Amino acid sequence: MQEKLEILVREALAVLDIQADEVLIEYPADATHGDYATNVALMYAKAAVLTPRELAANLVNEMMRVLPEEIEAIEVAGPGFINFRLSDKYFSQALNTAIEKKGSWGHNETLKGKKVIVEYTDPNPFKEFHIGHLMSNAVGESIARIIVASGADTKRACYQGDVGMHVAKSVWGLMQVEKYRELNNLPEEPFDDFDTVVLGKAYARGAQAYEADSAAKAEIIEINKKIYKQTDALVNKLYGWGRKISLDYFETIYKKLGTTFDEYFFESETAEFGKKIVLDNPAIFEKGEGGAIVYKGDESKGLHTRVFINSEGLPTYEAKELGLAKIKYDWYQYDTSIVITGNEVNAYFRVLLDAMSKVFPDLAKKTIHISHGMLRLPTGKMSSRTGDVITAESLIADVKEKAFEKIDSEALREEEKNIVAEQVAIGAIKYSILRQASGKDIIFDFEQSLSFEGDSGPYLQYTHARTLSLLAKAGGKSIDPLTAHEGTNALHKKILQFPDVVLRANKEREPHYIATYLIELSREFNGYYGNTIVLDGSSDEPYKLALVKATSQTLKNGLNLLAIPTPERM
RNA sequence: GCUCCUGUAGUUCAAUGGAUAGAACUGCGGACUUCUAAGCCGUUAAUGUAGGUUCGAUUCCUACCGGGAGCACCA
Repeated sequence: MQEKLEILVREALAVLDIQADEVLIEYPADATHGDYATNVALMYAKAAVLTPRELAANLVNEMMRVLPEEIEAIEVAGPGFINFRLSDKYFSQALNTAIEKKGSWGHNETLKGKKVIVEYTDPNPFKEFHIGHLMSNAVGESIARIIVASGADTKRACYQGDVGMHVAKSVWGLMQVEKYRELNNLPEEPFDDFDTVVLGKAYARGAQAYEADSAAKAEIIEINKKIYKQTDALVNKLYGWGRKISLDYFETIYKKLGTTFDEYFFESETAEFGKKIVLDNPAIFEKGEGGAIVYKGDESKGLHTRVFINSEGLPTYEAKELGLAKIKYDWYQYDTSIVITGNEVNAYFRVLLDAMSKVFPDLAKKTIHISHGMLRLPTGKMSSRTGDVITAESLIADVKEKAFEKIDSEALREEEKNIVAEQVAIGAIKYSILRQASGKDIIFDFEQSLSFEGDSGPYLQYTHARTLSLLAKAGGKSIDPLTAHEGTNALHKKILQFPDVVLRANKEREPHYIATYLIELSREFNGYYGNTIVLDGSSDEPYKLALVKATSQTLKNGLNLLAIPTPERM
């Protein structure tokens, strides 16, 4: 509807011979100001040499000539806003459409025919999957789903650092662990909990030794080279074991989070290739101190100099990332490549994109970097089995336990409870991440951020479950938005805003618009629910059920876009 | 020191340059013994400071103050 109104307004402006680049159609904050409003008369009054109200009146006159039947009234208000009021008939039919579209309600085709690759999560094998990765995953998965809902062919990618100093530290650590002997006779089993703990400890041990013990440091540097060259049998064996344990473990987390990657990229593949790209472009990359090869960023543009190949001759993350861009493109000829990372890497990514614009100008243009904020912990007492890092797994487990206690023991069977508790936990965690604009840090307070009430994921899940319960109770009763009813209420109108919200979330690549909208919708629904008896056998019962049905579908589709599970009962 | 991000109720977050800055948590006060109380209704409370641009600024610009991140071989 927004688009249709925009066209109408643009045509009226054109008739009056007014140049207008931007035409904004918005929802007025106040319902008495109509269903849609535009401020064009205020924006272009000066150009038209009229007062805003005069211009608005002229525009209204123009639009009245060609008024679509959905629009019931147009009026000039306040300083010169033009308010549109839509007919009840339009609202009824739109609600009907919403229900008919089912799972595709709210989707659009703005990216139809486009190929988009989204890279996110990016945990490092041999290290913890911590809450930072959880954040990247939540944001990335939601953005990917919004892009899919906008019609693009989408690939999900995960890029993992399976080589580098952190890996060398882990391998060194493994050599010290008692497990070492058994590793000469490695089991075929993928992994068990014990193995992941061993791996976590190995890294911590290696990292500490690297700082404190110069002999160990030298050994670790040697191991790092051996990992790249794959020349040492023991290193290869420990490396292979640890890598597999990690990757299998990550899969169990992706499953909980609702992510299925289409492809995995590894630093072990991008390293040599990236290095070659740098060496092949001596005009772009120059020699720096100590034999390193660097890219000199233009400081007047706020860019700094970064090392691409270090003095040991090994490629750094920057060079690898350059290789990755090309490898990704060879795998999937994308129109857009989105990379999601934490915001601490923003400055470096700007330099990287600048370098890429010289090496692969076409790829650089297609690459978009989106950063999310950091998850900050209050000096809290969250349980973590592994030390000061909070793992995703332990956080989910803690929240799940809390959710478990809230479940009504009689409503669900035992095995169902376990599933629902986990869904609620995932919902609470994801919502706390997606409710705010990405890029900003989140103060992660276990008690407050992970509330199950009010502005929370479980509130949305609860409302959805409630609609299903009501619909189940209605049995086979008629559901019909076109049944005669009194006016068009706020809930009805709120439901119909959903497609516009998805459009905006896609345009700005901001899932939080959807989160905010779903809360508004739920509040509207729960308010309605509190004041209305739906199943009263009255003549407008089919209409009321249609409102419930449409709310239910909108919540489900919206939660899907956030990758938050929708339990049927809770 | 330089660069970037950021500052909104007591707290955690919203708000496309627009009309009366919106929620939630907390506090206080209610309703309901009919569809899920993780719910509903009411109530107190906010744009860091000083300028500027604009018909109009939480939003854009400048300065200052506070918070965070980054600044050569980690990612």
